[in-house]
Amino acid sequence: MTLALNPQQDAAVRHPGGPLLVLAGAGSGKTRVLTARIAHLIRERGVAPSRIFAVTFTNKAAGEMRARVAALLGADPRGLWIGTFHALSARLLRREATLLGFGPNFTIYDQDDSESFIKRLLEQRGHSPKANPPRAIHAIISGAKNRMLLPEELGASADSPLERVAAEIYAGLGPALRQANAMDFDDLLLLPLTLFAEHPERLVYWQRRFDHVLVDEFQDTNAAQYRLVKLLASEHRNLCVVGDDDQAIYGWRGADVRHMLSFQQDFPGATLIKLEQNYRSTQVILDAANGVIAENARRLGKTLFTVTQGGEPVTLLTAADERDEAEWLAGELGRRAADGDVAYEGMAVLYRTNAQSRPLEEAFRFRGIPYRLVGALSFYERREVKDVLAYLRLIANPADDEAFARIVNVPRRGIGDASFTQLVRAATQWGKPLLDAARAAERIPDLRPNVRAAFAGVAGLIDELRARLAAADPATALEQTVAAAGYAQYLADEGAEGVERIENVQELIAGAAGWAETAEEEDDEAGDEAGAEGRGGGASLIERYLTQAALVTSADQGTGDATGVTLMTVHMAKGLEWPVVALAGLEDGLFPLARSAGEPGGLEEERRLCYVGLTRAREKLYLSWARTRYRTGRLELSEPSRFLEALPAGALEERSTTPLWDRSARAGRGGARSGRPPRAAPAELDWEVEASQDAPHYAAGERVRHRKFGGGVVRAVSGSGRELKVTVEFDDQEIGTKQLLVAYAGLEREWESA
DNA sequence: CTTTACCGTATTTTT
DNA sequence: TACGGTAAAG
Ligand SMILES: Nc1ncnc2c1ncn2[C@@H]1O[C@H](COP(=O)(O)OP(=O)(O)OP(=O)(O)O)[C@@H](O)[C@H]1O
Repeated sequence: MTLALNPQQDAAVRHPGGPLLVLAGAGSGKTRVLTARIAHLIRERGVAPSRIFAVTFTNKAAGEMRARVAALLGADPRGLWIGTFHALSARLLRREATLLGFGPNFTIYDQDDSESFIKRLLEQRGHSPKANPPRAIHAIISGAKNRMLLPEELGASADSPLERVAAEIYAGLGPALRQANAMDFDDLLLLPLTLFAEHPERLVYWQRRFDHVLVDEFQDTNAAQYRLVKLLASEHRNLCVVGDDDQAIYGWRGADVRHMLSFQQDFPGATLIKLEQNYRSTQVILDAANGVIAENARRLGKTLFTVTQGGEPVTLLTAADERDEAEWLAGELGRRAADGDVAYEGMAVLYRTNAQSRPLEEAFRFRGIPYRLVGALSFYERREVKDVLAYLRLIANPADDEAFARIVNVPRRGIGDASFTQLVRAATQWGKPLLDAARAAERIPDLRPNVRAAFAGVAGLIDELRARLAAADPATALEQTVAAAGYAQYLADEGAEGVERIENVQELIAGAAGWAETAEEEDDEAGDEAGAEGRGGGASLIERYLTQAALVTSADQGTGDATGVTLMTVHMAKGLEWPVVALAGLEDGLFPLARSAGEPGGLEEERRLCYVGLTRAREKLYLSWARTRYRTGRLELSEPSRFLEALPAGALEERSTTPLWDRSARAGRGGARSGRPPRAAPAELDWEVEASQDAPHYAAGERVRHRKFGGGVVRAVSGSGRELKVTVEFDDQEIGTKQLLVAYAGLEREWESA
C-alpha cells in the first residue's frame, strides 16, 4: 500500500536526511507527509522503527499515525517511539528517573493534582488559599516553567503579591514533588533537559538512541519542547518538522511560532519545502478562510490552491439567541443527513468555549440526532475515576502524598481535617510520606484512638494491596482495590448519582483490561530496551497504565464506538476534518473572545483559531451567531464577530431565523451593501427599526409570555426605541418580577399564542 | 466529623 | 447558572 503524493510532498517524504522544515497551509497534507516519511524511512531506508522519535499533538493522532504506518508497511512498526511530547518524555524519564532523584515509579500529576498539591503547600506555609487561589498560583508557576524560568527568576520579576507568593511556592514545589516522587506536566518537558545538562553522557546516549526525529504541528512547540528535539537531533541533524504558522493557537500555553523562523538559524542549510495544494476543502471554503487569515500582519506567507473549484456556498446564520442557533443547526444537519449525502459522523459543530456545548446538546437530544461530545472533562478526570486511580497510584508509588490525601477519608473513615493536619505535621517532621506516617499513627500525639486506628487501617489496606497486586495487571488491581476498599458500597450509598459513578468505575476496569491487551504487544520492545538502556526491567504494567491515564485527554477519547455529530472546541479540532462543519457563536467578545483578544497578540491568535475552524470543512461550511446569549447567567447582547467582515461576499449565503431580522427585508434601506455581514450596517439604525416594529404597544396590565420565564403581567413600561423596557411580573413566583429589554426578550402577547 | 445550606466567584482555550 | 468552598448546625 502507498499514499498518493504530489511532487513537493514526495520530496519531503524522500528527503535524504538533515534538517527539513515543511511549511504549509491547512489541508496541504503535512500530516500525510509525516506518516509517509516514517513508512519510507522504515521500508526504503531500512531504519529500525525503534530508532525513530516522532512527535504528534495528541495521543489520538499518534495512534492514528501509527495505524497508518502499519497499514503502509503491512506490519506494526514495533518499537516506534511515537506520541505527544509529554508521553515520549515520560517514557524517556521512566528510564532515567533515578539520575534525577526520582524513582522509576514516579507519578504524573495532572492539573487537578498539581493544584491541590499547591493548595496544601500554601497552607503549610501559612498562606491563605483564599487570597492566593491555587489555580492562579499554579498558572503563574506553569507559565514560568514554560518560559524556563527558575523560582529565583520568577521572584525577581514578580511585581504583584500573588506572583511573590507564587515564586515562594515554586521554590518549594520542586523538592516537595521530588519527595512525593511525582512530576507535573511541565516537569515532564523540563526534566529531560535537566538530565541532559547534568549528565552529558545521557544526552549522548539518547542522541545515539534515535536516528530520526520528526515533529508534527511544529508551530505550537514551546521552548522546552523545541530544545528537546534540537538536542536529540543535534548530532545526526535528522530533524524533520512540519507546521503552519497560521495555525499557531497555543501561544497562551507557552508555544512560540517563532521557532519556525529560528529553525533555519539553528540548523543552517536546512531544507525548506512548501506544500501549496490543499486537498481538503472546496475553493469557496478556502476563500473564506484565506479572507479571514489575510488580516493578520505577522505571517510567513504561503499560497494555497485547490483543484476543487466552486463548491457549496458558505451559509451564515443569524439567530435570535443561543437556543435558536442550536435548534437551527440541529434542524439543518438533520435535514442534510436525511437527504443522505452526508452521515452524522461526517459533521461537526465547533465553538470557542466548552460552555457553548449545552444548548447544542439539548437541541440535538430534542431532535433525536446522535452526537458525540468531546468535552472539557476527560473520563479520567471524573471524581470516582480519580479516587480509584489514587489507590492504584499509591500501590505503584507509596510516596504519592496527593493520592493519599485524596483517599485517606474516601470511603469515609471518620478522618477529618483536624486529624489529617496532625498527620501532615508528623509526616513533615519525620520527613516521611503520609502513608508512612499513617502506618506509624500510634506515635502521633493528640489523636483519638479511633482516628489512630483509622490511619493504621488505611495504611494496612494500601500495604496489603501493594503486596498482593504490585505485579498484577491494572484491571485486576483496580477490581481488587475497589472490592477491598469498599468503594462500590460507598458510591452505592450516594443514591442515584452513585449508580452512574459505579458504572464509570466498571467502565474504567473494562478499559484497563482492554488497554492491557494492546499494551502487551509493546512489551517485548520494552524488554529490548531495558537491555539496551542497561536499567533492569521497564516500567511495570500498572505504572505504564497510570502514565497513560494521566496523559490521556478528552480529545483522545470517544474515538470509535459512539458516533454522531461531533461537538468540540476549535482547539480540539486541530488536525481533524469533516465533510460538513459548523462554526457556532461567531460573536464579538466570544469569538474573538474578549479576554484573549485583549492580550498582546491575542487577537491574531484568535483569528488563527478561526482559520483553523474554517479549514476543518471539506465540502460545506456553516457559520452562525446569535444576537443574544446567556453568559455566566447574564443575558448578553452581541454583535457579529469581526471575523465575519473579512469573508468574501461572493459565496456567502445569509440566513436568519427571524424574518424580522432578515436583512433582505431591509435591503431597500440605504447603506446596507449587499453581501456584507450585518455588522457593516450601522447598528444604531438597525435596532431602532426593529424595536419600533416589534414592540410599540405594551401597556401595564397586559398579559405576555416569555419563552423562558413563561406567562406574566406587564407592570411598567420605560424607555423607547431599542431601549424600550417592560417590567413583567411572572406567574411563576420563583421567577418573580423582571425588567426586560423588549427588543431582545422575545415576548409574545399571550392571546396571540393561545 | 459529617451534612447541609448559602455565598461568592467564575468560564477561555489544554498537555 | 453552577460549582466549589466555607460556615454553621447536627
Ligand atoms: N497527495 C494527496 N492526494 C490526495 N489526498 C491528499 C493528498 N495529500 C493530502 N491529502 C488529503 O488532504 C487532507 C488533509 O491532509 P492532512 O491532514 O495531512 O493535511 P495537514 O496539512 O496536516 O492539514 P492541517 O494542517 O489542516 O491539519 C486529508 O484528507 C488527506 O488525505
